[in-house]
Amino acid sequence: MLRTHTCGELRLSDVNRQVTLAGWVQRLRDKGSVLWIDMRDRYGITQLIFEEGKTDPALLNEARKLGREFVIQIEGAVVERLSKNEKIVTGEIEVKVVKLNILNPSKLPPFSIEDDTDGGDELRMKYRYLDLRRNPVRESLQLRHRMAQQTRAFLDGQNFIEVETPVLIKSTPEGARDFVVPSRVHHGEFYALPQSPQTFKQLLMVSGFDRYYQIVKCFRDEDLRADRQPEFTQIDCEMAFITQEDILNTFEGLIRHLFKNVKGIDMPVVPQMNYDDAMKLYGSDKPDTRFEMKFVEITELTKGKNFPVFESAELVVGINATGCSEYSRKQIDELTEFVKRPQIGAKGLVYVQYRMDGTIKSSVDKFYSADELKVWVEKFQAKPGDLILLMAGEAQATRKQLNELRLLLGERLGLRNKQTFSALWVVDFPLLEWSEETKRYHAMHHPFTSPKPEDIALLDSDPGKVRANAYDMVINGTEVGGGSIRIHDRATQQLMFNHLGFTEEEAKKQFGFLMEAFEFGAPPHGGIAFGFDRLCSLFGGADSIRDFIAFPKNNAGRDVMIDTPSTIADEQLKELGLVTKK
RNA sequence: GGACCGGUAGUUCAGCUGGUUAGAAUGCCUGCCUGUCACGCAGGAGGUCGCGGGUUCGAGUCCCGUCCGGUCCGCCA
Repeated sequence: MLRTHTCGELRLSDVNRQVTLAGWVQRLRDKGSVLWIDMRDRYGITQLIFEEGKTDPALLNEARKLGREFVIQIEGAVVERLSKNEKIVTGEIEVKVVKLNILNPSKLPPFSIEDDTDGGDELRMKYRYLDLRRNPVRESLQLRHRMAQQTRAFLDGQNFIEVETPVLIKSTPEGARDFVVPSRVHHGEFYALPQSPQTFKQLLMVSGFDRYYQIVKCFRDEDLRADRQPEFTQIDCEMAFITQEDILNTFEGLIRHLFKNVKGIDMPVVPQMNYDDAMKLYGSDKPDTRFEMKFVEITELTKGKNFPVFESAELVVGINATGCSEYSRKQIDELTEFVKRPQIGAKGLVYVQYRMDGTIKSSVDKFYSADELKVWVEKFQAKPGDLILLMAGEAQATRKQLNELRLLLGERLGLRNKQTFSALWVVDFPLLEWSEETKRYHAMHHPFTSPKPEDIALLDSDPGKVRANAYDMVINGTEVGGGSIRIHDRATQQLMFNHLGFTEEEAKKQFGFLMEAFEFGAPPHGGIAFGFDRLCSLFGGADSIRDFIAFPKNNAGRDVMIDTPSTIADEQLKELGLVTKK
């Protein structure tokens, strides 16, 4: 071993001990007669001391030549410090060095390796191996490690078995775009990387594995976001012989276990809300329930008063920004600008100020009397000091827009604390979703999701109204997991494919193996998958998942460190049959 | 596919309505300093203002294009 102790280990009780340490030079403080060096490793920082008159002059001279991030090994004695540093755990001692060995010198790093680095994102990503030396990033990965360990401990305790499923699989047309891998042996044929192990875990249920999980990489060739990477990790789970309530209970258990054992938080029982209510009350299928500010609809109250915007609106809906009645004209204009941005696309914003003195002022005073406005305000259960913000238009779009405003106000009012956690099950999702682009229904979750039996009759008459046995877990407005009770019989699965516009032949070609498996005694089953990166970033209180991934891609799907994607040699292209000529 | 923001010293940034020699902080180098710990003090080096074109007497600054980075919309069963 190149060391007897780590840099985070030595205490006052170790004084007089002869030690050998190894690590990186964090910083030199040369006081002339005394030279201190902070030596760092993953476990902490230990201060080294070299003194004029006490340290061998040649050694002192050598120590003075060290630079930041040099890798060194030292031998010396642990001594008590004359002036102690309470800020670090090793702050009561230092090591009086008698031998210094430079294991490897270092170029000057392009940014400072400190908690609060001066490096920008691009530079940090290019030199990610240096970035990972920094405490915050290292701690994020350590958090991820604990999350994975606790997940395995919990699921193992519940009799789940971790099974690996293949990474080279078959491309399918539904859903996200696949990453595709050309076959060298079979020119013109391709593997696809899995968007999820969905069909494999269902087949494992047919095999009788009963309770499966896997912490697994998934791949989607879609555009990225701060919380979306082309390769990401899921906690993928499936159970047989269960009801939806069993699944919700089991995985609520997992989430509560993680909060308890990773964060020390006792998470209360997770409430359930159906999709329709979530949309009506929050305008979102992933509401942030850390704060109220629920939607109130006042469409009927606004009719017949010749205010054209409300008169023509399918829905007039608003929120009560409590305590905001004294917002200035400028502040309200700013909110209006926010909802009018092209990304949100609202036409405007109506405000009703219920002032501290009990008077009511609004942007629609011309159309509605004080008494009428009073009725609105009461419907919102507003008190003097509150501000009602109203939006109007086509129902679905308006709810979506108001959701954005609600989240912004929640942020502004400090109601979205990152260390507060509020979880919610959203249940009873629609089975199908109409796509204007393709002019057909698509599976909202995926085509293996079972419809609610009582809604199957609607499949022909009103497909959009069919509810699915599908559920999402939402924490603080982030969808952290989702799943469903699956179809487990061939006839229903075929029916689904029919409704999704597959011909019988196509369905057989794409998913024939699954439908055939359903004919060999497939048990009723269902499951869920959690976005592991998101869950980690949520636990870590970060907006981006990138620091919870050791080597992430940038927002264009590029790894700027290894510089990929990149071209490959003509020779390789030829071998893969990707060059038709030349 | 689209919208917005950014690219100036090793790094993070400032640089107004175009106008002499492009600044600050930090890092780096040199010297000084007997208890530092974001040590301190003095001095010094360090720039093709992303790239290409245009407007102008004159462009870091204005215009067009392009590349790179970031955020979002679409997309993400």
